[in-house]
Amino acid sequence: MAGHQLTSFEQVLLGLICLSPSSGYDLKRVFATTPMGVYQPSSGALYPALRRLEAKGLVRVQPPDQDGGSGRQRRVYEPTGAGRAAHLVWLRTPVEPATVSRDLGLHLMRFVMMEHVFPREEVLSFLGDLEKGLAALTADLERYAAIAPFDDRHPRLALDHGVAVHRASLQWAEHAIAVLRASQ
Amino acid sequence: MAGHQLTSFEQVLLGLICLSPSSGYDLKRVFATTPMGVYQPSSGALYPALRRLEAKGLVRVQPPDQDGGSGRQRRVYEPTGAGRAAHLVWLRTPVEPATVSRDLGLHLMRFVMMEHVFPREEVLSFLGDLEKGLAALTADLERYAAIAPFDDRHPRLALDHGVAVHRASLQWAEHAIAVLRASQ
DNA sequence: TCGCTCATGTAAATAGTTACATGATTCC
DNA sequence: GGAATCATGTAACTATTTACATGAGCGA
Repeated sequence: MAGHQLTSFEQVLLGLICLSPSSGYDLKRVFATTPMGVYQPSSGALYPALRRLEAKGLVRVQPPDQDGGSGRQRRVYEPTGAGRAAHLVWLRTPVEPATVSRDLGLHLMRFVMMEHVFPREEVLSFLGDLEKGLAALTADLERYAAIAPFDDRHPRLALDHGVAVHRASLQWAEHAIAVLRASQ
Repeated sequence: MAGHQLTSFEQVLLGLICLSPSSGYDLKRVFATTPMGVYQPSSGALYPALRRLEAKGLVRVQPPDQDGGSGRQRRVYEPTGAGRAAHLVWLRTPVEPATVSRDLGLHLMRFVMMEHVFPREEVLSFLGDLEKGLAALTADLERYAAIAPFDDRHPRLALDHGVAVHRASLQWAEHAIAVLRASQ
């Protein structure tokens, strides 16, 4: 019934629906209006993805509001039990050090969705893994910068960019850990 | 003959081939071994993409080394005139402020490939546009952070991450401009 | 000869973009 | 009544991932 595993996009949609029941249009607006909206899903990506989640039994359409409803055809999705379970499994997916750079945006989304779901302990453990991954990545880049020949200037500057950005992420992770630890 | 426009991946491959003639395997190793290798193209993506570039007349296979060659079947691609021209057009593509975050990696690659191709003036102009885009983006995020309600802590922290990372990129752009301006 | 790296490819399944289609509601 | 927004979708095309296939050269 669960079929194959979900794509990242499907996982994010499922997560947003777990945060609060939403229609396709609602989700579109989330991507359009929040700073998450680096990615702007097209209708042709969004609606079929919701149908796939529905076909897999992870979300269902809320019964239409027959109580004097205006009859507007909105399909508001809510998670099923299986959907919430799949979402929790996704939230608990270990942070892969090797792909921490590629998946950073996804990890940030998971972090947001963890609030009020996991105890502080577990969130701190997640952030700790993220921090370790970012520290390893930063160290790798710096090691590469030390040994690489670099006859030219632009490649060196591009590498500097990578180091600077990942160091900023790393410092953020340290900061976030400190903030959460200090919370009552 | 040029058909439709190239994908980013195709543009990057073309750019690497313009930097130095390469076989598919060479390009694979570039992605695998340099810190650019956040993205690891599969054979099923790489070889068809090279064939598409060839079919569009942008690259051609170097004549095999018949001079006592070991007969190893390597297809080493080099750019055609049309290929070099298309690459230059891509390098000169304006920086879109609206998508500067999404395309940052691509812009960095363009920056690397500009060396020894454009005069310093033009590179500085490119970096200036990039800096403007990053400054606008950072300002947008900070403005959003100021007005957003934020009942919860994780979304605020995630936004902090975005601000920190983009500010690091912005500072890098300023630094790169200073370095290039100071060069002989 | 066995296994590894080099080297290029194909086929099936999947999913995304672009562009178009459709119809209801709301505001003027 | 007409335009903009709300709201969902489809069809064609394109590209990617995954997994498999193939074969040459080389070192133990």
